Amino acid sequence: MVASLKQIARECGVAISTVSRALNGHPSVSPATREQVVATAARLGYRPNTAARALRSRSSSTVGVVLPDMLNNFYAACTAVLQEQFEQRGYGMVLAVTRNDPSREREALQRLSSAQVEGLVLVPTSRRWELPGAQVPVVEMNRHSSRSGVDVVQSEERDGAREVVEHLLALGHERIAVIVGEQQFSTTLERVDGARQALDAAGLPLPAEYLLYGRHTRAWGAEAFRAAWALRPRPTAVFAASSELALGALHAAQRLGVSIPRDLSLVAFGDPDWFEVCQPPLTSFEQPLHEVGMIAAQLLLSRLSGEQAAPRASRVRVRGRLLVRESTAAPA
Amino acid sequence: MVASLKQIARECGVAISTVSRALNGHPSVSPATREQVVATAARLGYRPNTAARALRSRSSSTVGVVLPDMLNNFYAACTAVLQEQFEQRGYGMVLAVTRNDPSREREALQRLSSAQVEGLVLVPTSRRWELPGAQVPVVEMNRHSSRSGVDVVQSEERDGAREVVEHLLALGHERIAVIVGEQQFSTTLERVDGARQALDAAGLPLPAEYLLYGRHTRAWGAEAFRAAWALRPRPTAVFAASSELALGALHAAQRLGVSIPRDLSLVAFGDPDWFEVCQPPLTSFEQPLHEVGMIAAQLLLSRLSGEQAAPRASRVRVRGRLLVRESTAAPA
DNA sequence: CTCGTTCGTGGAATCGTTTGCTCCCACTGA
DNA sequence: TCAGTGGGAGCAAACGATTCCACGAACGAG
Repeated sequence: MVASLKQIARECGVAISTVSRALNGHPSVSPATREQVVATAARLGYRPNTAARALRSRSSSTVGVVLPDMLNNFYAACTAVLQEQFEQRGYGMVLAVTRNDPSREREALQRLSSAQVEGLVLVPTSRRWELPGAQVPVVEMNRHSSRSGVDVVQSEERDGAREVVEHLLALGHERIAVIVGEQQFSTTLERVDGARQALDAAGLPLPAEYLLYGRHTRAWGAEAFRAAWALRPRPTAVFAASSELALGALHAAQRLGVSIPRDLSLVAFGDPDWFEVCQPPLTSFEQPLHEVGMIAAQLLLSRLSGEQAAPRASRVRVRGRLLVRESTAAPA
Repeated sequence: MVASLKQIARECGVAISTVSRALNGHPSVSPATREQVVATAARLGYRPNTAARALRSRSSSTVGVVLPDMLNNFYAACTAVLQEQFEQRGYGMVLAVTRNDPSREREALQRLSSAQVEGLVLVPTSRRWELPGAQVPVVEMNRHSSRSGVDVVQSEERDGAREVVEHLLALGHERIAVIVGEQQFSTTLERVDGARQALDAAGLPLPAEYLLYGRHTRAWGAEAFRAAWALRPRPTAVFAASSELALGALHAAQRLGVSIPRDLSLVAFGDPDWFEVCQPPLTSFEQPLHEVGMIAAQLLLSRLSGEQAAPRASRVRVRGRLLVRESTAAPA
């Protein structure tokens, strides 16, 4: 049995309301009473019942985080930052996983709405999601939907992709295959767009068969790499638009006996720890995941505390940086 | 404003209790009333208030998961499995991160107790943790404490480590350095113990200077590798007791220009995706993380549903397997 | 001495749901 | 016609915490 205010009150011979005030540091409680109450609470191992508190005060001190996948390095890292920030400010965090499935996303949003979350960090899967129930602040992270009135934080996808392709162009590559995930995600769109901008500026085309849409998985990375390798004329470089895709591509390359960067250059978007130690160390575009998580948390927290006078939704883009390692070189 | 039972009741001209019963599928509601109530609820976008429900029914439908670190591959993977299993059975999951810090662990357990979790999956950091408040079932995952009466699920640490070292012995290694994390964790103990068993059986010693205790981080992996490399006589093989440690070790090896496995063999405990594509592909002991997560979830769920007639705590150990790749070879 | 103020405290309503109990009414069988 | 039965619905009491209001005592000022 977990202790309640009532039991402390009985034990101390005071009213429940007095106990509540004593424990919450309300000023109008005599020092003697407060001390006694606090001591008794400690002795009984009192822990406030969050359900009751949430019900009465109409505030759950909880925020929701909705993302596609916990295993993905990018999301795991962001989530860790979010968790820490929210905890520090006294908010609990409840997690929901969508697996990029709109119906799962809908269910998740309903669950969170039931849980009375006071705010939400969302990596949207549908372009038009709906949060049933009360209006709470939402921050879209990494991807954005067509929803208006929500804050958006993401890395500079377009510029990043452009920078990656410019790097390849500077090395002398002219036939560059691009492996990307789901076509409908804003990140995919923007990365492809950035790549195209760079190619356009160099007067080069991006033929449809060099643009390999699929899913954001290791398996697709491998399959697409094999497809790219089979293309004629063969591309001299491959741009894998996420670390998952790069992992698959690298694996396929090793299986096929493709020597990187001699036979073909490979560059990735995203930069998990292990890129530095793989074979060969991968040139990649490091996304500012720590910053993205941090800013998402700060944005949501400032909306929650109501400080944010700004009624306008903000859209923050954070720059990443290109890390040139050994998987890119001039074409043979 | 989010709709409540009261509003639906008003709208339909029935009592709150009737609405509640209609929506919960209670039999004694006429089909006509039920239909009307359900329709109104849908129209108003009704979502039950979980706080109120938890308060009244004294059951939160929530379980807690306490782990050291979300970024660690092993825990992330287990958590993903847990999340899926719990969600499937209608339980919410609240996450707490301890960073292997006992005081953080204490706070986390208090938070979860406040949140009225009905059960707990815990990767213990202290040998004697305490869950304040009500008695709820707890499953210890991966590590175990000295707590009695809790279920424990873990991989066969000892046998795994023994198998790893036996592999090295079979290749002809006699001087094997072991890089491990925090000395007080049961996993560390058991892995070291397994390694020692294998060495004992071969009549070989494990000198103290070959046993490098530290922390479970990439940084320590690197530092310990450098220390191992500097030992005289030099070890011919290094066993890194986690993937984090292996990452650091590998990185240090590459920096030092140590060629693996020519100059030295490296083998790791744990098997993240990328071990297969790194330089060189790492021989490792694959922990059954999927099974561990699954069994932890099942164990807790069966305790929660009360089916488990067994009052005795169970202790499940799951075997992993050695994956021989290219980072181990006979000593020069 | 009395009136107004302040301080500490208790009482009670409230949040949204669930659930035991009661009540009404229609229907059945004698 | 009437007692018995049972389905359908309402009333009200919880759950634990917060908070507004009121009340009594103490006290200083006029």
